[in-house]
Amino acid sequence: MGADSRVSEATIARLPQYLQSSIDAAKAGESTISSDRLAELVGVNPATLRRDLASLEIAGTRGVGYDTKYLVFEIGGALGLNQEWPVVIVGVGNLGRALGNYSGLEERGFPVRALVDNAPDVVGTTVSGLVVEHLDDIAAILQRESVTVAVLATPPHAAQEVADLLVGAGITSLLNFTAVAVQAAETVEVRRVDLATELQILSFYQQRANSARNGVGVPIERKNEQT
Amino acid sequence: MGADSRVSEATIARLPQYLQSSIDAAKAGESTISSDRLAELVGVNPATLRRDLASLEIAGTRGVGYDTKYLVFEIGGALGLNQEWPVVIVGVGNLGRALGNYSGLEERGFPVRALVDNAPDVVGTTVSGLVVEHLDDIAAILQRESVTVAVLATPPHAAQEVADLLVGAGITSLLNFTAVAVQAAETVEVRRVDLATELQILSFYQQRANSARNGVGVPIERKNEQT
DNA sequence: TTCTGTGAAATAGTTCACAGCG
DNA sequence: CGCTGTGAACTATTTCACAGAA
Repeated sequence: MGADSRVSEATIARLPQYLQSSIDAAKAGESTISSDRLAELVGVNPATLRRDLASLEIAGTRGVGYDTKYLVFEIGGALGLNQEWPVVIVGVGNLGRALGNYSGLEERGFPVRALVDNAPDVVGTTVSGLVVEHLDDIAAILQRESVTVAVLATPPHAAQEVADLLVGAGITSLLNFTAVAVQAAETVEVRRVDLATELQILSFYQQRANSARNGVGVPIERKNEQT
Repeated sequence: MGADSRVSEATIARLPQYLQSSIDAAKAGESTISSDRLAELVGVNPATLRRDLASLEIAGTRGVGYDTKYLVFEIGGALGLNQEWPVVIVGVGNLGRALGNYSGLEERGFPVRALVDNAPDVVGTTVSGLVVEHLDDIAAILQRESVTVAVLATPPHAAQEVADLLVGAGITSLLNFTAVAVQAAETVEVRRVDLATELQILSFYQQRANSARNGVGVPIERKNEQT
């Protein structure tokens, strides 16, 4: 019953997009959607989509497609979205503050229940309705708020140390917003998201496109204006 | 000369991390670093790292390792970081505001040169030192500020429409922070980053780990307390 | 007849293991 | 002697193409 652990990582990474597009389709009144259509919305190959859904044991109807509400229910369930996942934001600098003020988290099932820092001039201040607490109290805070998910937004040099602390205090999922990778025990799930990383990747591609346009390292393409 | 286009996508996605750890090592005074050490810092297999660098034609010294400064120079160059990439933030809601206030962008070579929205009550206000301009003027703004990179932070329902507008106005790289995928011409590089997506993936893994702990769908593990 | 579900082929990416350079 | 660079084996993922269900 339910998703078995043969769901590939690549598949998992696509599920949130399938979910979002299924929600959109359901809201738009489409009761059913074909793999071709949904794949187009998400930007993947239809065969990939069908295989992904099959790996979650989500079945469609031949000749018809997938039931949108069923998709929302099943994908949401696979992602664990039938429960809330309260989070703590650790590091209330520029970035932590921005994340604390971002209402999108709460709206999508990840309410921010506490803000934590260790700088005396920050602890005790109020940010988006929450009083910033001290990192030293983290274990009690996690207990009190039933939080197992942390968003790490410290300065990079403190990231590993704070991550160790969080794991010791009972965090089992860590979303790392710092510029550096952090290590943690196998039992802790860690993902890293970094704005600058994404932009750097974009600039790589942009630069490559520019070189290609100038013909650097690319076979010269002859204009073939006759037939 | 320089990076040829045989650099794989997986490699490209790792470059920013190699860069960051190389910078850290160089700052820490290490003039040279082995693939084993650097790979450990980043959390990849050493062979993967060596292959990645080789694909960029970045050479190490046998018996010694890689020169850290050379790494920083070459990886930075491959990523196009010898130039600044000014960006425009489109959509000054909760998220756009947060991004505008986040100083990490400027620090890492992506200065925010303009904020753009189309809501009358937002246009004309000042956010982190910039006056929010109207989306209708986007083409002129891009020209004026030499911007080719846009950060898309609109409400999801407007994302595709605004993306089309941006591309029409000359944007060639698009970092999509909305919950939905957007389509664009092949000449435009698009990446999507979504906080909730990342958290949903974490909750998938967390849920899977919880089921495993309860023995659902997993072979029962006997405690073997004798030797 | 349309659209799913999936073998089988193709492609991409990772890792081992070791020759050989400095 | 240590560490890079890389063939070769392996694993993961995508995509084609089509049988067959509704």
